[in-house]
Amino acid sequence: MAIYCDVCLPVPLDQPFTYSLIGDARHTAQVGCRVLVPFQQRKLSGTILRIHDSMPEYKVRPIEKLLDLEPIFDEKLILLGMWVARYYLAPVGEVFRIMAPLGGEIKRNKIYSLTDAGRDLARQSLLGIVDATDPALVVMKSLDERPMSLEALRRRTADAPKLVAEFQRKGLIRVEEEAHERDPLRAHATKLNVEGLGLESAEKLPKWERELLAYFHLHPGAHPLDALESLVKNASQSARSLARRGLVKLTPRMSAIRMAADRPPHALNPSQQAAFDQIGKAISAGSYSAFLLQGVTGSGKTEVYLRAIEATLAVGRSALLMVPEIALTPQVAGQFALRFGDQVAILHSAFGESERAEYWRRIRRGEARVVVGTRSSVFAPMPDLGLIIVDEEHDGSYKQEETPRYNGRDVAVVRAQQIGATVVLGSATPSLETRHNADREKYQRLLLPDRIEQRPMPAVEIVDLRQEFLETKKNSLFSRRMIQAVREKLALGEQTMLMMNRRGFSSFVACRGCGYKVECVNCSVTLTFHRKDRRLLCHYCGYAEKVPAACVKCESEHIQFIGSGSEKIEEELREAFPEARIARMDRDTINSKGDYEQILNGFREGSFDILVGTQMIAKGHDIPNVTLVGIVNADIGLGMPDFRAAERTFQLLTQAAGRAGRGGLPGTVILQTINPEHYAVRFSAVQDYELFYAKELHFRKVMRYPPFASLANIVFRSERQEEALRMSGEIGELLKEEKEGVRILGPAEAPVPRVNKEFRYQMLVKAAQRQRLSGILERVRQLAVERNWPATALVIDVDPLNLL
DNA sequence: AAAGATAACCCT
DNA sequence: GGGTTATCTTTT
Repeated sequence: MAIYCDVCLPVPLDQPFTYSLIGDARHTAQVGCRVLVPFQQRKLSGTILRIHDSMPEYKVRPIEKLLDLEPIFDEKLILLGMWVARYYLAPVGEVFRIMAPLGGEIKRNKIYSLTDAGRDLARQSLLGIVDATDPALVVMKSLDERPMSLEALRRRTADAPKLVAEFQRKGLIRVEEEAHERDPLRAHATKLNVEGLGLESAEKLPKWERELLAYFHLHPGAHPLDALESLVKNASQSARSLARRGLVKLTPRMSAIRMAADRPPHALNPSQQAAFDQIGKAISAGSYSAFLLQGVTGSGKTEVYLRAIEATLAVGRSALLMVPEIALTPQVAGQFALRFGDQVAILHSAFGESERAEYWRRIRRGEARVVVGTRSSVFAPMPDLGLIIVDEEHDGSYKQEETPRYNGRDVAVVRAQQIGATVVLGSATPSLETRHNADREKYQRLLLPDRIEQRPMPAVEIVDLRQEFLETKKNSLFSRRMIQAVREKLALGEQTMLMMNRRGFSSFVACRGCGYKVECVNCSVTLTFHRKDRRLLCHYCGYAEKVPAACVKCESEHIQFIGSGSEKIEEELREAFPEARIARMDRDTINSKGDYEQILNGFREGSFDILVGTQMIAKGHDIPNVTLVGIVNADIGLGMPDFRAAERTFQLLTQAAGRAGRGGLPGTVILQTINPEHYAVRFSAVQDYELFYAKELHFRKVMRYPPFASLANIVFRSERQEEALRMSGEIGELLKEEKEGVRILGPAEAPVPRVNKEFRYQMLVKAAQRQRLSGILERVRQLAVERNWPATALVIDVDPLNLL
């Protein structure tokens, strides 16, 4: 008889917890179901990993509730979750929480009640009523009637929060968390659809309910509940009442996917066809196979994806398309909706929690056979997944920068292997790791060497800013060539994109007198001047302060603004071209998800002549009338103390350049730099990935960086510097004896030694073999647990992209 | 991670 | 002494 279940919980303790099963759950609980369990005074939802009857030697508490009648994860997904937990050293419970975005289905609140001592006191003070309006008395009296939430108490007396905290300290009041499943059908009218079921009722119904039924009789199908309110009185109430009787159906509403402008399926050109033939063959074979689809910008990778998805559906399996965070706009989703209709589900973090949960459930039921999503969609519970596509596989947004620090692209490959699916990694500028895997024949490489419809690659001109300075004696942001090119395009009515990969107006503020730079109070970085709100802003923690009138060190009034960012580019551009219509796109002009699309759409429709922005404008979109791309400063990023600096710069420049000339008109790219001889700049200018790859690969080999080593970054954080230093020293000592096949760099100060008041030291572990690395990291983590270091003090980042 | 228990510190 | 605050401990 199964009486116990081992549950993993979303806490930073990497161990299962055992609970006893009670009631029906004894018979119905299955591995992969979620349960609501008491955990100290909290209620948490966790996933059952094992059901057994061996009594543990510690006390067990019973589960509170079984949340799923059917497992939400099948065995394969559970194994995948365990793999992620092991590989990335993340607690299993945290992994499973990320895997199922169902948090929105549980609502929790705290309920306050009197302890025995509190009850005595309440009764006593009630006898000698002094002042019935005394807040303390109101609180005690209310809780004596029944336990309630803080919010309910606040409504009775405004002082409740303070008093409750005090009484809690004194042991008069206790808290307990109460959690219950949110009934999705009790959602707000704006989030529900109603549908008449065409049934008659034997009972007599209230007038409004009869009217509503009559309405459905005339207008069958699903209707938005809030819209009905204006047509039939009390529609919302009646609909809910009718739903209880089973006469109508309430369903959660999902945001309609806007259909994109129709994009007729192009006939494939020979290289597209050749690529598709290979992928199609693998799909029919129905076993694991992996491809790198390496196609230059504008080579029509999307069309190949669409065909591959169709082929997958044709053999009766489902398909997953992963795209970078920023690329998943309604427009992109619309393209797929148009092709595959309502078989498509979108998984996006920008959706509300309950909506995400609803999509997830639809996928689980097998109703969505095509899923488009970002990083976490790699865990989409599709019943018979046959194809996973990772578009722009080199994109950094596939790496999660919090625990579990997984890389969606790599998990995609593991998942495909596990379930016997085809995986396609697509990019114009593949990551070194992926490209190298193709060399090692782990992936089959498919090439799209030309743009579609024989459109030419953009012509790239390099402007050497040092030469420009010698000739003009002026240190201006735009070279003469850049100004001239923009002017030409304006005259022709064609569009320009200008990229400046740094936010703000000036990059820092310094004193001329003593050289002091204004730094953030929480972080060891200089503050950036933002003209719009005339403030100095920290790009790490968000701290802001006014521009000082005089230097805080030497009181000199000669304050200087040094360096420039996208905001300044915009301003100088407006001065140079007062007649031009200019839009700017960076983190400061984009507050919501919609802003991004709105600016882009405005630009696409021709409302602006020039779009200025940070790297955000370089990613993936297709705007046909853009014939000039200007890169104001190609060098930002090259100076970063990061072995991937060159790779990132090459990718960014190549992708940015690729925005030019995507319509019928040929494109031009002007690339301003002070490093014209740097290989990342040179090879992106000639748009030659393979040259760059060969050179960079050599560097990685010599330096023993990925893909020639497995890498992990260990960060030690603490508000006290000695503490962070001590921990890093201790681990450094522990790993000292490692030599053969392992290299340890550091411990040393992190590139930004202080962020958010925390000091950071880090250590880079390079191992020739993956297994060695895992072993080492396992020992590090064990030591941290033994020493009782706080959960946040140690960050282990496996396969890091950013060495923060 | 989060909350309770305990130790340390500070005031009139 | 009463109170706050930092630190340690526990979690099934």
